[in-house]
Formats: sequence, C-alpha cells, structure tokens
Amino acid sequence: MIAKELPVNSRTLGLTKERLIIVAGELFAERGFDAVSLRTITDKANANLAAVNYHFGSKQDLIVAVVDDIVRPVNERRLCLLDDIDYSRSRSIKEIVHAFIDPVFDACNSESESDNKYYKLISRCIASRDERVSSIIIKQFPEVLAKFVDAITKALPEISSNSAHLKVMFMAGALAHSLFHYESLLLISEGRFELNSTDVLKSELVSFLIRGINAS
Amino acid sequence: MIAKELPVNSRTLGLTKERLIIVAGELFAERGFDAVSLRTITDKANANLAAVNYHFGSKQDLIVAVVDDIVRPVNERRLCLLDDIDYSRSRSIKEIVHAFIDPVFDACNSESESDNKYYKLISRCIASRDERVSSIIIKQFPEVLAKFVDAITKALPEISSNSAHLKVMFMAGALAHSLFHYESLLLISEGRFELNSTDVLKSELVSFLIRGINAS
DNA sequence: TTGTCATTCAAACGTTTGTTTGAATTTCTT
DNA sequence: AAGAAATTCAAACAAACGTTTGAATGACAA
Repeated sequence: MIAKELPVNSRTLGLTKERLIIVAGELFAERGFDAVSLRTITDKANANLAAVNYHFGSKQDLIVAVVDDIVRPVNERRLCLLDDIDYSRSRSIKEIVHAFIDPVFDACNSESESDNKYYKLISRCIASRDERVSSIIIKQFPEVLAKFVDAITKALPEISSNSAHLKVMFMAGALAHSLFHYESLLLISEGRFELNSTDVLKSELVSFLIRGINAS
Repeated sequence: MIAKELPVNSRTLGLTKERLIIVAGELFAERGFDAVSLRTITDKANANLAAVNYHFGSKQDLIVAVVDDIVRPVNERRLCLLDDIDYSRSRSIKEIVHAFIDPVFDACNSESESDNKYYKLISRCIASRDERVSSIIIKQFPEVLAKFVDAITKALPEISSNSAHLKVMFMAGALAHSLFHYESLLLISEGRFELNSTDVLKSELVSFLIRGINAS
C-alpha cells in the first residue's frame, strides 16, 4: 500500500514516479500547492490517479518529495561555499552573499526546461507561507541560518547577533520575492521594465545585498 | 440575495459584517486564505454559515474586502509621504524607504489586538503567491510602483529604470519576508535570536534598505 | 397593528477533494 | 513457460468545501 523500495528494473525505474515529481513541480510552481489537485497532476503526467498514493503515500508526501529535492542540494551547496570563505579578506561579505544566492540561480539555470517555473517553485519554498511546506524547510534551515549568522558575525564583528539574524532574513526575502514576482514585474511596470536575462537580476540583487548587509 | 447597500439602522450597522471581516482577517493571517473555510470563520464569529454569502456574495469577495481594507490605506499613505519628499536633499533615499515602510508598521501598530497576526496578514498581501489575492493587489500596485521608481530615479539619476524597479521589489521582499517570518525566527534560531520590539526590526530593515538602494 | 424590508438560520445541494480498493496488467525472476 | 512481485487501472468512498434555498426572525415605517 505504502510505496515500497526502489523498483527492480532499472529500465523502468521510477518512470512514472519521476514524471509525477517533474509535473507536480511545474504545477506547484505556477499555481501553488493547494490549488493543484492530484487529478490535474496525474492527467498531465499521463498517470493514473492512484499513482500518487502508490508511489508517495499521500499528496503531502509528494509535496515533501518535490520540495526536498529542490531545497536540499541548494542548502548543501550553500554550506559548501561558505566553508571556503577566507574572513581575513575584505570581500568576505560579497562571498557570503554569493554563497547564499548562487546555488539558487545555478539550480534554476541547470533546469533547461520550464524556464521561470523553477524560479517560482524555489521561491515558494524559500518564502513559503504554508505550514505544510515550511515544516519541511524548517528542518534544514536552522543549520543554514546559524552558519550564515556566524559568517556575517565573523565578517562584521561589530554587529549584534540579532542584527545578523535579521540580515539573513532580509536577504532571503529579497531573493524569494524577486524570483517569484520577477515575471509579473514585466506586466506591472507596463513596459517601463524590461529584463532579458536573470543575470541582470542576480547582479543587481547581489550588489543590493552586499551594501545592505554592510549597513551598520 | 446579493448584499445591498448599507444597512438602515446605524445601531446594528454591519455588526455581523464587521465581525466577519475581523475574524476572517485573523484566520487568513495565521493559516492562509485557502486553508480557512467559511465554517471556521462563521463559527469563530458567532455567525451563520450563510452570512458570508449574504453579506459579501462569495468567499472570494470576502477575501477582496479583507485585503482591500488593509492594502488601500497603506498605499495611500505611501503616496502621501512620497509627495512630501524634497529631492534636493541628500537624505531623500532615507525618506523614500520610510515612505514605503512606515505605513505598514504604523498600520500594524494601530491594531492593538491580535499582535503579530496583523503583520502576517499584511505580509501575505504584499508578497502573495496566490493569484486570487495578487489580482487585488495588482490593481493598486502599478501606480505605487511607478511612483517609487520615479522617486528613486530622482534621488539617483545615474541608475537605470530597470535597476530602480528591482530595488523596489527587493525592498518589498525584505519587508514582507521579515514581517511574516519574524515570529518563527525566534524558534529557528534556537534561542540565539531575541527581539522584544518590532522597532528594532524596523530600524534594522530601514538601514539595510537605505544602503541597498544606494548601491550603484 | 400591519406590512415591508433586512437579517438570520437550519438544512440541503452539487462539486471537488484525497484516499482506498480489488482486479487487471505488466515486469521480472526462476 | 510459470509464478511472484510490482505497477497500473477504473471505480468507488467518505469528507470537506462553497453555495443556495426557503422559512423564521428581527427591525422599522406607515
């Protein structure tokens, strides 16, 4: 009843399961976790309705699988980049910001398909206002938060722990918000805003955050 | 069938209607617009289930009423503060940031009751990832966005329109994110973060944004 | 008081939701 | 080829949802 171990044959290994994760990710990104029904997912994935419960156990477990697959490698890469920082240099704040930002953009760009879909999905994860999603994030985030707070404190010994905590939160908010509403900004600005590449967004964001974090 | 004009008697004017808006606001803030059912709202408001459809027409119209009542005065106050800025002074960026931030904190503090509930609700509005909500916001936001972009451009003539647009978005993201996750930061940080007053949050946020926007 | 309107109420409606079931089918092992 | 395991499938389930209905209740004017 509950999903067993991995399938036996590698040729058909998780074909349906993988399709479900991909399609669910796209739909969750565009409409949100609540607004997408299992029937919508399974229809688009050419799978049977019961496939979700067979492979994942429940819709909640599908959400966990989708979110975890996205957030975990990003956070691991963040901590990896953070370890390489030399705090004796004056550019350490810049490196801290990049350690936080780069893995997200890299993950998005590595997904050739579905373009901005992935940006929206990952931003839904970062800034989720949904208990069922943030409960997944919250398991990984304490370590990430603590290490970035430590990093900022090392780079800026004069600021308080509270201030460092808040700076990380401001950084996460600016990142998630711009990733998610980046597309609609094109519409809202009524033609006065144009952006052909996320590289511009990223560089603007990085310089914004570097200066912001350096604020006393 | 659909709600008519204002009730006749001022003594009973909108009593149930007002209770519904207040209770709905609290519940929407805490759990989100989707996760709260009409039955939950009407139960807590000591009203009949049909009261929502009678007074507002539909759940969507209730959401519109709740969101609009919160966002409209904030945006009006923002534009008002923006008009008073003298761009010949060097502190104009600081005033722009305050024009964007202050109305939100003022609105939250004016609500004596339900404390951080109001912060979460308004942050759900600012950074809503729900089409049905953002469609309400999007009606007011183009004007607000355009005027803040103009203000930033006046204060920093050397930056591009794209850059100004992005700075507004970064500002909104940092604001919304910190307002919403401010409470959970106390838990995530595992005791290493303490904040007894939102004044500290606000001042840290303001200085963060001022420096960030001044980034070239 | 009578009549009219606004409001409340209990009950039911039709839909959609996630989930479960048991048989059919496919896949792989022996 | 035969049997076992994994997977797919159509169908149904129970629960929750927003909405509607029509009668009951209240308030107020004539």
